[in-house]
Amino acid sequence: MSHTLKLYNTLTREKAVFQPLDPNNVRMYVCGPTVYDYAHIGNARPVIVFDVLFRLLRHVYGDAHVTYARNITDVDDKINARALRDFGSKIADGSMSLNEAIRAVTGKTESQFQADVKALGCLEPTHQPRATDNIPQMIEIIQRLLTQGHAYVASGPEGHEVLFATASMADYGQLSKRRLEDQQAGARVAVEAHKMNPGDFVLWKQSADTEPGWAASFVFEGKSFAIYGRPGWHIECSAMSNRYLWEEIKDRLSPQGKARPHQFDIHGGGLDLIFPHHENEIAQSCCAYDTDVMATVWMHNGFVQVEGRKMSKSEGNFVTINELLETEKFGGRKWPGEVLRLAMLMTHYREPIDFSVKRLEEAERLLAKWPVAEASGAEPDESVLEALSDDLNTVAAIQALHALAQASHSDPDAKARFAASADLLGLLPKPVEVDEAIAAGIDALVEMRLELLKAKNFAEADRIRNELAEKGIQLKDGKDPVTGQRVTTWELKR
RNA sequence: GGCCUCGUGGCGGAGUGGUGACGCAGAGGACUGCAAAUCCUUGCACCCGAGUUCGAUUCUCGGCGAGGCCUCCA
Repeated sequence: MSHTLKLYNTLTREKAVFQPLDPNNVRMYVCGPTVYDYAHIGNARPVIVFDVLFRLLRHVYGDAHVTYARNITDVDDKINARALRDFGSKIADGSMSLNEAIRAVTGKTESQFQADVKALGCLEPTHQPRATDNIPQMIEIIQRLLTQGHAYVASGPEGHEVLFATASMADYGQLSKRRLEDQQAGARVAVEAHKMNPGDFVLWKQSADTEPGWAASFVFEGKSFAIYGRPGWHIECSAMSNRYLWEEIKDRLSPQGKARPHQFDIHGGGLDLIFPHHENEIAQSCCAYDTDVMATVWMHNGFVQVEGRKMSKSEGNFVTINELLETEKFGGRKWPGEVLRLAMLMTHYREPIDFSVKRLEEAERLLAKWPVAEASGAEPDESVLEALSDDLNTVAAIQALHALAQASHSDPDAKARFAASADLLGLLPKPVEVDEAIAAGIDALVEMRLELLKAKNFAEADRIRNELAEKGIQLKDGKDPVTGQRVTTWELKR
């Protein structure tokens, strides 16, 4: 590989050279959506950012040597609430079971998510595991934690719970740099009597009849506990990252990779997940498997604001990906996926980003200046690779890309490198599909106009140009560099 | 209260201890019958104060401002 990839690591708060545990099996896990409602523009950021990283890793290490897992959280109390809200009457009259209602919510939301993300130009991760398909794996980790004295069974207000014992982990808080004592000083953690420590969190929780649940039995202090219940918020990521990035891949790993069991390279997500979500994942995984680290590098993207304010439902500025793509809610018009993607990458991933109409307009203007080209086997340009290799500096990469786009007006070689580079970023402008017959018709009109111009019949020539413009077809006159003849091309206005 | 970001020109936005990226928009020009596209040129900046330094936008401290986490949240 020609470039040294540097990544900022939240764990060390430093930028460092990325060294995969096994360069033939680079492994990345990113926290995906909870499928209870449309994904919003904030959800889109990590998806796009880590898609760029996925593409870069594939370029550097080879497509077959990168495994990317992004989970689908389909068990969550918000999902239950949504199922009851949308299908409560059907559940009440017996025409639908709770589980069916839940599946209706998660299935629909998940396919919407997949469609949205595809429109944003994101590749499919290698694995997109669902939490509900990994319940046995979660139960297994929880039992490990119980056996090793890192968890306990307690009786809470809603029945039995298995809780993680934060005090049992010497360096709990390493990612967020929080100390348990400080948390207690804040007194904002609800004191719950059944917890040994206020920071202890749920691994497994007993379910009522109106809640989804799975049969599980745990052994704690020599006694057996059968708890029909559901997993806590964090455990799925520990279970699924271990399954897809260690268990199912370990036989293929190099000796160096095998020497670091249960570990993987990169774990990503939004800034707000650092605490408690990622901190608790680390606690679960490291304690269950007796490792120092869960993932080598932890990466977190910054927040998205909308028109300068925090996005929230109460502010009324909550925008979903789908609304941007399909409705006129934001700025009075629809926005193509490429524009949203470029707008997102115009800011470095760790910086806060202010999503605004103005920003989208600028992204669209930029995109309109880029040539339509095929990625035809050329290598991405050094300037773009170099920028991305510096902690995913997409801003510099886009500017390098823009320079290539400008160079491509006169340099076919630059155009090929532009195409390969744009493809690497997932930003290759797609040729607009035009019906052949229509295209031939336009070509004929263009010819006719050129004849009229030769005859200096400008009024008639301009009439053709205006008519085409009204249909969204923009004519562009140029000069053949050799003959000096007028050459006219056309394109659909984007 | 604890922890953590950030503050650059009209806008977006990197970066750097020493004549001030870059893009968009603006202005001027070339080309054109006129436009568009393309090309060339160009103005405008580093929150405030103190300190370190020969020199700070860049380092340190303080202040002000914006935001995040600690509670479901990307």
